[in-house]
Amino acid sequence: MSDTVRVRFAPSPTGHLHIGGARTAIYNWAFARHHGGSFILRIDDTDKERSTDENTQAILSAMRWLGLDWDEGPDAGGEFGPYSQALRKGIYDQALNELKLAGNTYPCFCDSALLEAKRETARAAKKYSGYDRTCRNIPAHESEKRIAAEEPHVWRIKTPLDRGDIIIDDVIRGQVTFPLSAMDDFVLVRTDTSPTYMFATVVDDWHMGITHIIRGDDHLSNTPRQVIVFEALGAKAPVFAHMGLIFGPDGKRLSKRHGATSVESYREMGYLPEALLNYLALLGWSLDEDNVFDRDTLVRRFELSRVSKNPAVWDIGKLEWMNGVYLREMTAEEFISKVLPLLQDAGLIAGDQASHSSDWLLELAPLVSERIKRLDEVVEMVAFLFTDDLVIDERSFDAVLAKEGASDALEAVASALNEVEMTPEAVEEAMREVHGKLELKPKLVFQATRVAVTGSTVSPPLFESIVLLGRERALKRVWAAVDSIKKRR
RNA sequence: GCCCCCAUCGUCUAGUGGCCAAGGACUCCGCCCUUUCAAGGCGGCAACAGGGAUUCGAAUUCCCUUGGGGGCACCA
Repeated sequence: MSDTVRVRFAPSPTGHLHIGGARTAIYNWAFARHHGGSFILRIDDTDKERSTDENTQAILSAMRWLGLDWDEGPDAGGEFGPYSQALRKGIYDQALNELKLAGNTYPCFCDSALLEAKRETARAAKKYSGYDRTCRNIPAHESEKRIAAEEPHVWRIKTPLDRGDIIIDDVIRGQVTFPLSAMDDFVLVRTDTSPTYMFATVVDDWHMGITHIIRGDDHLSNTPRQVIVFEALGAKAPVFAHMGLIFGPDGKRLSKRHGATSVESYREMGYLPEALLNYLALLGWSLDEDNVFDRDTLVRRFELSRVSKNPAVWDIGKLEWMNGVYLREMTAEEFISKVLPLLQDAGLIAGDQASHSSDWLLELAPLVSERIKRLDEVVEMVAFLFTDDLVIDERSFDAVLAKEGASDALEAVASALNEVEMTPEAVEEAMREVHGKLELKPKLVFQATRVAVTGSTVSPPLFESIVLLGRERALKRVWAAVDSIKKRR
């Protein structure tokens, strides 16, 4: 391979980073890293109305959060900058001039209303609705005069009429042929002298030396137009690779009405960047052996030839599972560092700081990390450890504490806890003795204690929870439960 | 309407003419483990859209149909 790989991701800052865009970015990034090439980030902000700097910043931070890095970009710089289309006007003007000199473009004076009317007529007649090339036949001296007279005009591509069909060798799709007859002389530069997307991206990809364009299927139909522009500029078109889009469960393009679509919202929901990256990578690409792989493996093994053509349906259930896998793999330290801010936000950890030493938190970590799918579930799961007035869940009360013998069991547990050493093993031993002595079912003893201490039949492991809670608070809760059982009677 | 793409379990996919009475993962359902919930282990349900053609042989090649998607702008 003579050329070094150069790929780009060109998001439009009209919103946050979309899940689909993120996947495109990941594939481009992985491809670049795999081949030791460059990954370029370019901001496609030609839509001045809807583009904002806040969005640009949000996209950059979402990408960083996912662990993607780029070699050239608006913040990183690079020799082919600027990396924001809004700042590249001069380059587009220059490119248009070159096209004029080469005779590959011509001014068109047709106004929008007229074009719209023509389109409708053509469609009604079931004919091709592209531009009919009226202005292509205006002699040069005449159009020069009209331009000099400041008559509004756009610049259109002069599609070579003798070119033959446009064949694209798509890495993912194979050979795709577009009949030249379906190509019209589309607009390159608008009346206000701004470039259209079709023109700006091609000029940029050309100037930036992009070697491979990896993007969504939705651009496949635009590709022949872009090839025409590359050729008109005298440039070699890059290699194209079009992957299937991401759909919602109803088979329609994934959008807001299917639920959260931005990377940011998944971060907020408690998904880990590694999990999201892994899951996204799997949506259209796969490894024979594994579903779970790290960043390095993705880079090492990524190949365009293994990217699938068909669209993929967004499956939040699988993402959840994957997130759980990564959650369980974390060390206690990592886990706590992710979870601490959440506990603080929920107001759980501010008050009683002293008893919540980092050792204490580290012991807590493995107990909960194994039981959750999303980080934000932590709060509910550990809340019982932080409150001073525990509320016992009604259904749990009815299911366990209302049973015959519950109160006796709790009293015996209380006296056992009074003496025992505060380690999970010792607590367990003491409690097993309780059910032996009282001839109660172990399940009743354990569950009654669980409900008394944690407020629910569902909780982290019992003995560890008691130890984390501390003797004093545990006892208080057991007695409180005994009281409330008596009150119910 | 015109042009283009896609089509294997509910979902993500493996499969590139015989190794496939189609493999893995998620989900779902059993069982085991077990003081709860998880996790884990074991097992199960479940697919080549339909029709032609090529071939000794087709999930794999070709054609048609059907279904889905995308594009056809002075949006990106």
